[in-house]
Amino acid sequence: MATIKDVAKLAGVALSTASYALSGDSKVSSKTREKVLEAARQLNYRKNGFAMDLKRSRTNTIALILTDLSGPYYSELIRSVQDVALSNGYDLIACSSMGGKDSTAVKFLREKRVDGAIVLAHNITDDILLSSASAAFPIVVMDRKTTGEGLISVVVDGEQGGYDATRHLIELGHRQIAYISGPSNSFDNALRYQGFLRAMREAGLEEKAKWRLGGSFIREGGYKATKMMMMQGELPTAVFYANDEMAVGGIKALEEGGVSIPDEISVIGFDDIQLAEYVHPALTTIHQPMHESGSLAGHLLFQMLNGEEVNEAYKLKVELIRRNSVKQI
Amino acid sequence: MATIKDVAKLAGVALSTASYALSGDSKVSSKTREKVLEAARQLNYRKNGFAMDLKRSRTNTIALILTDLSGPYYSELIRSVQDVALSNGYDLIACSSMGGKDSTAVKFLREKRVDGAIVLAHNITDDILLSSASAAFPIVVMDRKTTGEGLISVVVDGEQGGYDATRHLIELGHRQIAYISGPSNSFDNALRYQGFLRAMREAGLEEKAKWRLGGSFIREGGYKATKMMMMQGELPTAVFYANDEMAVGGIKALEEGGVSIPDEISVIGFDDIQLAEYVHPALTTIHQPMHESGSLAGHLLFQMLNGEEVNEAYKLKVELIRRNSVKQI
DNA sequence: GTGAAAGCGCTAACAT
DNA sequence: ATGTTAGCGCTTTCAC
Repeated sequence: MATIKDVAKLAGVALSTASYALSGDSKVSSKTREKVLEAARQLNYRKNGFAMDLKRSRTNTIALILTDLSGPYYSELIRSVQDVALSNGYDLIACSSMGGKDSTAVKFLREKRVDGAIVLAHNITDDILLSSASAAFPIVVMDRKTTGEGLISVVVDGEQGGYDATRHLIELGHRQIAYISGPSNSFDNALRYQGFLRAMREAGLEEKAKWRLGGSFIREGGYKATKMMMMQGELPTAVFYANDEMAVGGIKALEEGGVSIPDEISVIGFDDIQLAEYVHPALTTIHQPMHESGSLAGHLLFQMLNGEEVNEAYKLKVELIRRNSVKQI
Repeated sequence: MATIKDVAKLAGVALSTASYALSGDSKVSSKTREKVLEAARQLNYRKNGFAMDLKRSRTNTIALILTDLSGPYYSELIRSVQDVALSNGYDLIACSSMGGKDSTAVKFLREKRVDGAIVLAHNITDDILLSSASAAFPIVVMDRKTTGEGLISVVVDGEQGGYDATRHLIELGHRQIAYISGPSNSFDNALRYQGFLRAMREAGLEEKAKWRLGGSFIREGGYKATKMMMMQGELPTAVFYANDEMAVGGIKALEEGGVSIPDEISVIGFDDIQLAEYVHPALTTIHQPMHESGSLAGHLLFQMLNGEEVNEAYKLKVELIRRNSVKQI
């Protein structure tokens, strides 16, 4: 691999001149520049990114950290983060936190391989976040409200969403409502569940233990939990899935069991993923403002990168989206 | 930010000793090691990743290059690449080729910020691929059959897929078949179209110009193309969407226009994305072996990274998936 | 077992 | 306008 040294030698100029020419500095004469560029071309010279980053001690890159690169993607969120990065002239890479402490994500965070990060990965501990973030290395976390030096949070009001979803069912006459839960260590799930409980309590309703089942936030989990619920004999009149992925799995289980939605049972989800609109029946759910939150997170990160002062926590509102999976009783 | 120098000083040892201790080299005495580790802890020392990469001149990271980080995701493919990377002890990052020559993807490729890459992005030119790849920097390209030094391809047999899809329609009695096309510069689209034409020709059928519309491989494009097709008055009995995303858009347009699928019109897609199973009616389509191709691409990349000899081009078979959007005429 | 020193490829301050 | 040079933070050879 040819280095800038080789280019300089071939062009017959000093190392620094070659560097200036290559980066388009105006103080180098156009004749010299041409010579250097030509030499670079001949040698198929490619600058070494690390050497530059090391010297500059910044990368011009931010990272988006996700639990799993293979989705389910909050594609709207990713898109808005991408747009913000692009418009700030920064590069964006995505990396996964699979593997926890040994994951790519943690490596990039700890070894400062980027200038800052947006984190949407519950398996990155607060500990790592707190010890990695600093004024010089800002982090925006989107799935919890942890804050600290260089660490701020942008979250969506999950408690209110859980409340709204449940309230919607109750207003339509439902009294027997199941809650299919996400992982017990999930902050998001906890909030949604709290909202669910608040609405239930307020309506003088009681949660039934047999109707609270775990689905781990994945489609297969929703499917299995629903199957299990159906095996128990008595069915609730409505079920609140703590996210849409599980609701999609649940719909499939219900369909297989010959339980018609929404005639025999109402189903509500949470997230408003793309698929929600396409399943049958179209899923009533709580919309998370993905675009807004991604965009906000991105902007905040750049403000921090620019040394501007920002608040330490932001909370965005959710919205009930009525489709066809919920019916008046 | 504390450097290894600071750690060494605080621990009262030489730079090199600190380095050895930190990387767990066995030749350093456990007493010294403890001293160094303790100093590192006190200073909240984090190694600088670039300095290490620069010195080592390898990153232990591979990149997956996608057109758009925000999907539509070939999530199965990503997952299998991720698995292979993980099992080889490598890190994986994803980056987007949006922005073409100025994209993050090109920067990572040219500046060798990773050890190798898997590319699934038609807007990365052959030129860039060829000039970036080398024995020391292997690339596997998955959306065309370009090959060269350090550059091999893993593709799916799109021509055969186009043929199979069309043949399926013809066998069920269809004679009037529309083709909703992807971007004209897409290699994938070209292959599928060739397969379509081969089946048509073989059956003595003629393609009608008015029934070949562009949809750019996106949902919205499929929707618009279908609307346009419907405005033309006469409808074909079947339509072949060059990918599932467009088919999903098309189904929506058809539904809105009150055209029933598959009774009045049959619809077939290509890709077998996750959504295909969930739209209504469930989409008959051509399955791409995402898992296999991702896994193969990953394994090949690591073989190249290990200096092993590999073939330069691999072609995988597709499979027709019959669901409910196609009907005998 | 530990330390001194070279150097990875680059940028930028400084000198000419 | 061009050249000289000092590092960026790390790994690793070589001497002790």
